[in-house]
Amino acid sequence: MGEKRNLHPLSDEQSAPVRDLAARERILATTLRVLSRVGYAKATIGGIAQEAGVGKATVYRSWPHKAALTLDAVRAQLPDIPVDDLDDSPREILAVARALAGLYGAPQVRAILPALISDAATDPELAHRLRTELVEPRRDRSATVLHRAVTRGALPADTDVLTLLDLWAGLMLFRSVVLCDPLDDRTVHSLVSAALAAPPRLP
Amino acid sequence: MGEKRNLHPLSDEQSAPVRDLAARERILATTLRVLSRVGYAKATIGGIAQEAGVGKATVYRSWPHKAALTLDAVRAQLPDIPVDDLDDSPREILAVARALAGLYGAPQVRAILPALISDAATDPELAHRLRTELVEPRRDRSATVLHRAVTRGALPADTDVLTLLDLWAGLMLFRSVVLCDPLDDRTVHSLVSAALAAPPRLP
Amino acid sequence: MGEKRNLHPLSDEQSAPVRDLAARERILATTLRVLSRVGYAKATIGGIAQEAGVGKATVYRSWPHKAALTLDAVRAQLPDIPVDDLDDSPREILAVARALAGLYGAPQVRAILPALISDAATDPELAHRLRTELVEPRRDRSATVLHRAVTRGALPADTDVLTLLDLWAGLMLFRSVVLCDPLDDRTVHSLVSAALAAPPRLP
Amino acid sequence: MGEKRNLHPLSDEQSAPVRDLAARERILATTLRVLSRVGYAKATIGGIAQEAGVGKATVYRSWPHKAALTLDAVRAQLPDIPVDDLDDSPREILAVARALAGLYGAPQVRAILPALISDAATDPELAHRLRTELVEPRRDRSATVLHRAVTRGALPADTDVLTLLDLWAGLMLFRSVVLCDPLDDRTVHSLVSAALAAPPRLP
DNA sequence: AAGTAAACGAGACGGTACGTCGTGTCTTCCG
DNA sequence: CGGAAGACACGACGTACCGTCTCGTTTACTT
Repeated sequence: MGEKRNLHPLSDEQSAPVRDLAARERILATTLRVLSRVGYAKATIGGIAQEAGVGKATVYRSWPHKAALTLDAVRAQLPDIPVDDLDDSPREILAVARALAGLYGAPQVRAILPALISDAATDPELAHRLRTELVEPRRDRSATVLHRAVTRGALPADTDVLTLLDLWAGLMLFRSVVLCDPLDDRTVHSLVSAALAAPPRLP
Repeated sequence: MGEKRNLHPLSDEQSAPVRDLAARERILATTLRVLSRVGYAKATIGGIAQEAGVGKATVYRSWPHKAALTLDAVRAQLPDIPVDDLDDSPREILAVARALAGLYGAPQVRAILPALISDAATDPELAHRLRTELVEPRRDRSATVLHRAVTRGALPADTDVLTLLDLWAGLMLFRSVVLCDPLDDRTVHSLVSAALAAPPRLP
Repeated sequence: MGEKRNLHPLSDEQSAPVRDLAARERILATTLRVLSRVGYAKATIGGIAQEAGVGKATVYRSWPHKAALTLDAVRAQLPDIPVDDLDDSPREILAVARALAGLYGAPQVRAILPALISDAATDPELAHRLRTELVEPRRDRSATVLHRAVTRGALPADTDVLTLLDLWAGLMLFRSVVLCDPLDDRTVHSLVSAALAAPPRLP
Repeated sequence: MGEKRNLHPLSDEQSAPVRDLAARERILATTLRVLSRVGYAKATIGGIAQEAGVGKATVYRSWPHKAALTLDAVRAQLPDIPVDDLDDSPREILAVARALAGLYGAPQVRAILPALISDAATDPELAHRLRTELVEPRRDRSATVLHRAVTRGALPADTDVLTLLDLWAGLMLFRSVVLCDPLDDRTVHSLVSAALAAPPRLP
C-alpha cells in the first residue's frame, strides 16, 4: 500500500517543483506539532514557518492557506479503517465501527475537523479535497467490509450500506463534536448490533 | 414584552427598515444581513457595527465575539420543530423529520453552523450555548413527539429516542454539511419508515 | 513665530484626526533616533513603530511612506537661515552662506537629503513638499538678506539673487553630497567675496 | 577576435568570468529598458534578469547590487563633453555648458542620478565609482576646455576652474533635480557670459 | 570524439519588510 | 451623560525582493 509514497504532493499533479523535500516534511511535521500545541484557531502560517525554519513563502508555495496545510498534515496521521477478512462479519463490522469511533472521537479530529469543514464552506476546492481525501477513502473501505457481509449473508441483500455508514459517521460526528459526548464502546456495540439486526434498506 | 417603551411613537410601526429599532435589534438584523451577504468568515464586528450605525464598543458590550453575536442573530430565524398532536404519530414524526431536514439543509445553517461548531472547539462557553440554545430545544421538542409515539404504541416501549434523533441529526449534518448532498424528501421518508419499522432500542 | 505650532500636521489641511498627540511626537522623535542610528536605507517603518511603542497602522495613518515621515522628522531639526539685520550686509551675507554650508554639510543632511530627492523622483507630492517645506523657506530667507544688500547698495541693483543662491546651494550640495568634500570656511568666504565683487546679473 | 580568449582572467578589472559576453550586454541593455519603463525604485534585479533571459545569479556574478548595475548601464549612454578645439573659447565654453545642461537636464539622469547618489551614501565603493567614472571624466574634459581658454587669455590666469565647474554642475543639479526647473538655453547663456565676464578666482 | 568542468537558465530557498486588515480597548466629542 | 466614531497597540495576513543555493543543461576546453 503505497500511502507513504504519496505524502508530499499537494495533489497528484499540479504540484510545484520542490527542491528540498525535507522542507516539505518539516513543515508538515511542524504543523502537526503546532496544531496540537495551540489549536487550529491560534496556529498561524508565519508561526509554523518560523518553527519549521522555513520562509513563509515556502509554505505558501505549496499550500494556499492554513486549511490545506492542515489537511495535508493530518491526512496521514489519521487511523485507517481495517478491512482484513476475519471470516467473521460481525467482528469485522465491529472493528470498522470501532475504527470510526476512534477517528471521530480522537481529540485531534474533534479539534480540527470542524475548522476544516467550516473553511470548506467558502472554499469548494478544500471541500472537494476534504471529501475525496479524508471522508471517501474511509467510507469506501468501510463499505467494502459491509458489502462482504452482504455477500456472506450476514446482512440482507438490500442493505443500504452507504446510508448505514452515513448514519454511523453522522452520529459519531454529532455526539463527539457537537455534543462533546465521548464515544464509548457500549455505543459502538449498540450501533453494530442494531445494524446487524435491522439495517437500513435500499428503497 | 420589550422593556423599551416606544420612545418615538410618531413612527408607529409602519417604519420601514431598521432606523428606529433599538440598537440591539438593529445589530442583530444587520448581522443576519451581513452574514448572508459576505458569509461568516468575511463578516467582521467592525463592519457590522458600522452598517448598523453603532459603535464597535456597543457590540462588544453585548457579545464577546462574532460567534456569540452570530448565535444570537440566527437563533430566532431558525425553523422550529412542530410538536402539534395530529393524532397520527407517523405523520407527526414525518413532520419532525422534515423540519430537521429543513433545518440542516438550509443554506444559512450549512454556512454558519460549522463555523460556530469550530469556534466552539476553543470556547466552552460558546459550546454550551450552542448545545443549550440551538440543539437541545429542538432535540427536546422532537423527543416529545417520539415519546408520544411510544405512548401510543407506534414505537416500541424500549425505543432509544435520543439515539434515533442523534442518528437523524448526524446523518443530515453529515450529508448536508460534510458531503454537500441535498436532503431530499425521499431520504427523509426512508429515515422515518426505517425508524418506524426498526428503531434503535435501549440496551 | 509659530513654527512650533505647525509641527504635527502632515500638511495644513487633510490631516487625520489624532487622539494621542504624544504618539505623533514620539514617532517623529523615534524616527530621528533611528535614522541617525541605522541610516535612511536601513530604517523601516515597522522598526520605528515598534521602537516608538506604536502600531504600524498609526504611522501609516499619518504618513504614506518613509520619505514623508523622514521629511516631517527632520524639518524642524534643520538649522535655519539668520536674517537679522546687522546693519552690515557683508557680515549678514557671510552668516547666510555659513548657515547654508552648515546645512548642506551636516552629516544628517548628507545622509538623508539624497534619499528624499531620490524618492521624490517618483512621488510628485513628496517633491512638492520637499521644495515648499525645506528648500523654499530657506531660499526666501536668504533672499531677504540679499535683497536688503541690494537696497543698501552693497550689491548692484540688477543682481540675480535667486541665481546667486542656487549657485551657492548647488555648489554646496554638489561638493558635499556628490563629491564628499567638506565645506570649509575658506570656501564659504570665497563664495561670499566673489559674490560681493561680481554677482550674477539679471539678463 | 581576441575577445574570446579573454574568458575569465585579465578582463578589464576584477575578473568577471563571463562565458557569454552577449549576456553581459543583454543585461545592460535590459537594465536601461527596465529603468526607463518602471524607474529605478521599481526596477528589480530579478525582473531584469528574467527580462534579459538570464539567471539572477548571472547578474549577481557581475554586479553586487542594483546601483552598480545601473551605473554600468547608464555610463555609456550619457552624452560626453565636447573638447574639440574650435579656435574660439567662448564657443567652446558654451558647448561645454550646453553639454552639461543636456546631461543634468536629461530625464534619465534626473530619474537615476539621485538614486545613485542616495545609495552611495551607504556604499563608499559605489560613491567612489560614481565620482571616478561619471563625474570626474566630465569634469576633467570640461576643465581642459577652460584651461585652454585661460591659456588663450579668454579667462584670467587665476581663474578657479574647478570651482567654476562645480558652480555650474551644482546649479544645474539643484535646479533640474531638486527644483524640477527646466534648464533652458537662456540660463546656459547667462552662466557662460557671467563666467567670461567675472569668473571665480583662486584665492 | 567522448569526457569533464564551468558557466549558465531557472527558480526554490530562508529571510526581511511591506502595507492592509481585524481585534478588543480606550478616548474624544457630539446630541 | 450615553453612545457613534474611530484612534490606538497588537499581531497575522499574503506579497515582493533580496541574495544564496541547488538543480539539470549546455558549452568549450581537454584527453
